[in-house]
Amino acid sequence: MSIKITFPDGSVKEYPQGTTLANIASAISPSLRKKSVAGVVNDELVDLNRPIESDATIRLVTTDDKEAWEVLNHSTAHLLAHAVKRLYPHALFWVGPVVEEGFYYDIDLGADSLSEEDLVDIEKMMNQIVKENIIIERVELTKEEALAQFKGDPYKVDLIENFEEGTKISAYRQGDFIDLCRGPHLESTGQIKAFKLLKVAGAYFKGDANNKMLQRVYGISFFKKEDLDKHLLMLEEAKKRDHRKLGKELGLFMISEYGPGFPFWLPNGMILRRELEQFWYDKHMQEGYQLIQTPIMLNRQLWEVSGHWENYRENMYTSEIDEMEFAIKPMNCPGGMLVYKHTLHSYKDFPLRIGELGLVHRHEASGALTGLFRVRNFTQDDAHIFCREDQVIDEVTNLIRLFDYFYSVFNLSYHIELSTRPEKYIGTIEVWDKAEKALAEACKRGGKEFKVNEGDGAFYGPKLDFKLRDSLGRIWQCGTIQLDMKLPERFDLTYIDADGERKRPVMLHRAIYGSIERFIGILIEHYAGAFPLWIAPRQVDVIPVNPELHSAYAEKVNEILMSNKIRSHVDLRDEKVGYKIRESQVKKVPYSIVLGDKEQEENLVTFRHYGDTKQVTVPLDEFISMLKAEIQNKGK
RNA sequence: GCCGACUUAGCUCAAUCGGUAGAGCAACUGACUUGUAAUCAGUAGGUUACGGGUUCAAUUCCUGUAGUCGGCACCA
Repeated sequence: MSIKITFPDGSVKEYPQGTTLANIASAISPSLRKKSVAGVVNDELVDLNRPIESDATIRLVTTDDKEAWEVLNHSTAHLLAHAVKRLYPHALFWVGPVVEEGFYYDIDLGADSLSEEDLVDIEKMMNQIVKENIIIERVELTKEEALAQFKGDPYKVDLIENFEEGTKISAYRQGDFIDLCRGPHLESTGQIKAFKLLKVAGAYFKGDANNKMLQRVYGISFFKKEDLDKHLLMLEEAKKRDHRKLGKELGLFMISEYGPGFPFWLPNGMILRRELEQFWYDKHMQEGYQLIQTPIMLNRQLWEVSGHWENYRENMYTSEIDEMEFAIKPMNCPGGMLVYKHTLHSYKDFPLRIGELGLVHRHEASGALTGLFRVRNFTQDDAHIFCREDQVIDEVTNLIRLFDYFYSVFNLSYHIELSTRPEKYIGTIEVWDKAEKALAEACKRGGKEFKVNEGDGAFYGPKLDFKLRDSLGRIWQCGTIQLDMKLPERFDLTYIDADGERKRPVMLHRAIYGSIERFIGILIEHYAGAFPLWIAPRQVDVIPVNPELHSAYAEKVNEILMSNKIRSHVDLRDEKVGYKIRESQVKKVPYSIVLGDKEQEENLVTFRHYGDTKQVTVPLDEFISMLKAEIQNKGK
């Protein structure tokens, strides 16, 4: 019997029934066979040695493919488990999936725990198993057989019990180690060549904090040693961009032991902040926003009305004033509600856009705090928009354009997630569906792709989240657009419609930077501390060649620059030019200018741009207009 | 909050087996008078995160607390 195999290019060839991808690859060429790791048979990713019993469309997966990398990492996860089992015979294993950054395995070691040092021994054992070049074979079991095979292992039994009766359960065996797995896998442990265990951490069983904590070992694997080295080097490079490191080196911010999670802004960081705020104010004025500032602290009763006292209490700081309980605001909206209610509103004023750079405080878990990314007080670039229901799509479309504008100024790439109705929600399903559709429609109109994040909406409404990455690849939410179906009701907000009736407005919460702190953290890493001119804390370093001869001219140039609102500093210290240039470069100042006899005589400056060794001499006036233009167009 | 690691001068890091802390940079002083990534010399700088314990002796071992880092959970 022969079967017809269709290849990706559409060609069809006959092979004996029961052939394997390995055979097919060999028949084409030995080098293809060597590069092949797995294959896709009728859209299913399978092992190379899985027999093909009937006509099929196939594609070979080679080491160049993303899927092959995943297979490799999956097999490396098994290798890790195998090694751990040898070193810790009592170890029990939960799951070991492939993730973006490699793989991990969750392990129960009973009373034992792993430290980074232990990873070295585990790696050694893994290399030993690689050397033994053990064949990896697929085993198919019925549910009963699987239960018998893994009897005594509560974790595997837990997994097996979740399979439907009658399904084929696969496991993979390498020597004396066997693990449940969908596969596919490499053909033998010897094919794993370049891997590294990266970190060990605790992780709750099934991701639930009420459960036992397992030990999670992270690692990554590549087909080539050089790819692994490249990856490790990249991780090292990424650490140099870490905003916590750069924040210290560049004098941007600090966090004291006396206030964990409460950042202090240092003079240089303050300049970043003020530039971002000014930019934000200017743009929002243009966009027809009105600005307010609401109090940091308000009476408990307000938080009861808003529902925060009930739903957000454990994250709120409280205090007492004149025997009354007050809470420090964790969000700006309730204050905004009071402002709305302060006057009567007409549909003619809609959409009513009210913005606030509001400082909020939240009691975040101690273990969650991370530099500027996760803090206990931060400034949200908040705005609340009140409108009629029929204005929502237009307004959200408008917001998406505005968000895109802000991010594009910084060349930041982002992705959007639409978070939909969670299990705990208020309102009716119809209204939710309508609201979710409105947000999706606005994305479509704005020409933006989005990912649906099922069930992750706030209890009061669905939202669009704008997510950015830090230098280590971690994803942080910055911008957000949230439809609120609760607060207008709780605060009994109304407006007078065209028919003279009082009606309930729809409210949107939105923040573009999200938190100024987090956004600056992202910017520091994005630019690796070398900020574009318009936000650079110091824009120009003025360096006289000989302090005795050129100080007067240097000071004059510095003053002229400063009077042109350019952040300039003159370095009159008794040091060589090279020393001062180095320092200027280390501090990532955009322009270093050197002034000597020639410049002094003809009113010139010789500048070099950060990261560039080229020297350019121009008249002072020209230099100033060049800088002003660069500041004006924000480096675009 | 949970698991693990870490905390030494302003910064980056040393200190053998438990024997009482050292370097570079920065700072300060002086000399040098400088043309594009570190001039030379000197001075000062420490309750080794904080508390308790073991010991003749603790940066080192044990322990409690705080903070930081990596994850998890949380958050968004």
